[in-house]
Amino acid sequence: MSSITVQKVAKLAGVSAATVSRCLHSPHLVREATLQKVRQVMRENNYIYNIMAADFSRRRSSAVGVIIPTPAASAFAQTLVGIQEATFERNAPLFVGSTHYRPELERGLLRQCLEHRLGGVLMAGFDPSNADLVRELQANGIACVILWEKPDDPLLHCVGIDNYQSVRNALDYLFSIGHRRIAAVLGPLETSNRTRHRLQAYRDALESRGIPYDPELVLFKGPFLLPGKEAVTRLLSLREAPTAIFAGSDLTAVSIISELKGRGVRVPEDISICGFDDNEVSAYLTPPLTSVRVPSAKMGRLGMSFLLELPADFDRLPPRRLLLDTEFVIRRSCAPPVDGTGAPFQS
Amino acid sequence: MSSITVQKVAKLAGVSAATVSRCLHSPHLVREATLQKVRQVMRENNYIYNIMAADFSRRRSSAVGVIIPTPAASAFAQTLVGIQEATFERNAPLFVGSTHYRPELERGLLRQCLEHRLGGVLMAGFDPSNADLVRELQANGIACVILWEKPDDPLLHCVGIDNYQSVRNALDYLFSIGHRRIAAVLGPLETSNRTRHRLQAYRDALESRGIPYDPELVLFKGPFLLPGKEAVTRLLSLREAPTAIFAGSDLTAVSIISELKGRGVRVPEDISICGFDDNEVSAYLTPPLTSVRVPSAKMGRLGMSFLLELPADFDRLPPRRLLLDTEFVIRRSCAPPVDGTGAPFQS
DNA sequence: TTGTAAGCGTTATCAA
DNA sequence: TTGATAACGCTTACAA
Repeated sequence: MSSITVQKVAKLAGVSAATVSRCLHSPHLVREATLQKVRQVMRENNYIYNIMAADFSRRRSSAVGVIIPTPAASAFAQTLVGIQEATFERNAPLFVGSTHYRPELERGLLRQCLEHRLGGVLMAGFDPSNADLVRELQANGIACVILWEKPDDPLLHCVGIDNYQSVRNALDYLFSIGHRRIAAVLGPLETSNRTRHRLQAYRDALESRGIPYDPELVLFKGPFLLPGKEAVTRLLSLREAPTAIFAGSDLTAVSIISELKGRGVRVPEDISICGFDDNEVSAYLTPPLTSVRVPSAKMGRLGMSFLLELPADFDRLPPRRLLLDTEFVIRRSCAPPVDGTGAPFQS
Repeated sequence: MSSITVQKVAKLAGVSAATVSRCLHSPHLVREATLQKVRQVMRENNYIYNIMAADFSRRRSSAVGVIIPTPAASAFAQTLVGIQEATFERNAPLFVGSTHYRPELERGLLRQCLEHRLGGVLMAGFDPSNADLVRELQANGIACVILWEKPDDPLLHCVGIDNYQSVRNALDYLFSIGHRRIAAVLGPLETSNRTRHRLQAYRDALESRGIPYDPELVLFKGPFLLPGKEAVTRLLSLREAPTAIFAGSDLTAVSIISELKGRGVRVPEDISICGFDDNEVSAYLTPPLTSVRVPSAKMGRLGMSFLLELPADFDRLPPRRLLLDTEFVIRRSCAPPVDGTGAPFQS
């Protein structure tokens, strides 16, 4: 299978390897006749460019890495779509890895990016315990752009959303229509800055209204299960059930609503639900879901643009840090509580 | 930034480069003391393995490629999850590209896989016009496994589903509860074998019942829009509206239902809807959606296993071709038509 | 506009 | 159990 190489093409075309390389990358530097000749030889011999060799020679991969929690969450899938859009013209190959919210997997992925000498890495969040590796990537000339949040480290590039403010907005709304006892079903706490910021927003929102924080009202789910059943069971068995539930994702909200309905609890008449992400089907649910719309694709698109525009000495420039707006979308899954005092019913 | 190489580690540890390489890949061939020494030097100097160089030297990339229409479709996202599961232990880096149902993009992606000398490629379907390139990949030692369908070419490996039979099942069900005038809203026809097979199933199902094929009842959508509005407009303006609609995906079904509801048409009382894919939220919709459950993740998992197990001379072996079962899931979006004769109402 | 030649950092073969 | 050495196929100064 000994494939045809630049050397062989050169020989067959009666030119040097350098010229063949130029035909590939800077054809304008080559005399037209030479160009034609070389291209013809390539065609006739079915020459296949060897990216591995080229990348190796340049000491830097032409590929870019993307690290997301999981493609199964449609919000991250959208980010992936945005990334692909940005990468479209100069179609850089894309390495995609998923952490499944496990810091050690994320670490392995980062390590791979390093060993591959990738052109850059996009991360939809990252575990603080891996900050050292991220720094090492940057130190080795591999730029990282953090998506979906604004990392504490001010030296990191990012295109994020304000998770804190987004949740404050949602809670302000729930407060404004009369709720006082609000539960939250959030993502994994330990491995996600996003969840930490969201939790803080929840606590501050309560505090700003003089409502004491009740840990029984806050549930953290693992990454993969639709936790409706368990969440609802726990929340309804409380001495005083919540009148509203803030869910960390629309999928979570859906499973909570389903479980609630199964128990004869009406949404939003008995309990209000608010989601997060604004999944594409959320407007079509019954009731249509009130949610926080996140510019998932846009984050990906902009993050990749950042990466592609970054100069070689990006390390010496101030990092680009962008925070995109979210939009609170009011639909019909939230309503005032039956009375101002608490649970509409006893379970 | 001149990084530390195997050569330098060798020098520092007082051994040869070959020995250092052995420490990396076959430590059992190295004397314990040597091993320790080398590892220590690596640690102390923060050695970073250079995958590019290694792959280049081996003349084959350690990475694997995945080509899907789009990660935005949750069914393909699930396939991606399955692939990552299979790839977990030997965590081969994953190149992910999306065709967005455009043959020329698919072609570009395939070309990239070739130029990268990837270890193998998984494709969630492929456009027949690119069959030549797929063959060229195989000829160059890059195995391809087709997912989501059984390609006509009997030499291609695959882990698919029987799109034809799946649709026959769905239509048989609709017939069995009394429908005779059934519309179909399918994916892009030209670029997808899947859609072709599904259309054939639709036509054969009608024919087997002696029902003439009415092209007005069959709509093909572009890849990206939720086509509910247009589809419903066209179907309801027919002289005789359908009593049931088969949708090529649950997302399509959702948008059709939404549009129908907006016009005061009840589902399933006035019109029945059947989806395809069994999206994770479909059971939670109102009404819960009857759909064809597809083993999306399993296809990915098995396909990747195939790829990883394939011997170097896979070309000389008979291809592995597997067809996975789909499951018809009956929920509540389909009901008998109001009468046996046709439209329940005039629009 | 073209050619020469020196890398790039690993792996693999063969011999010791 | 280890070492020498020759690839691997491209890019890139630099020179012509």
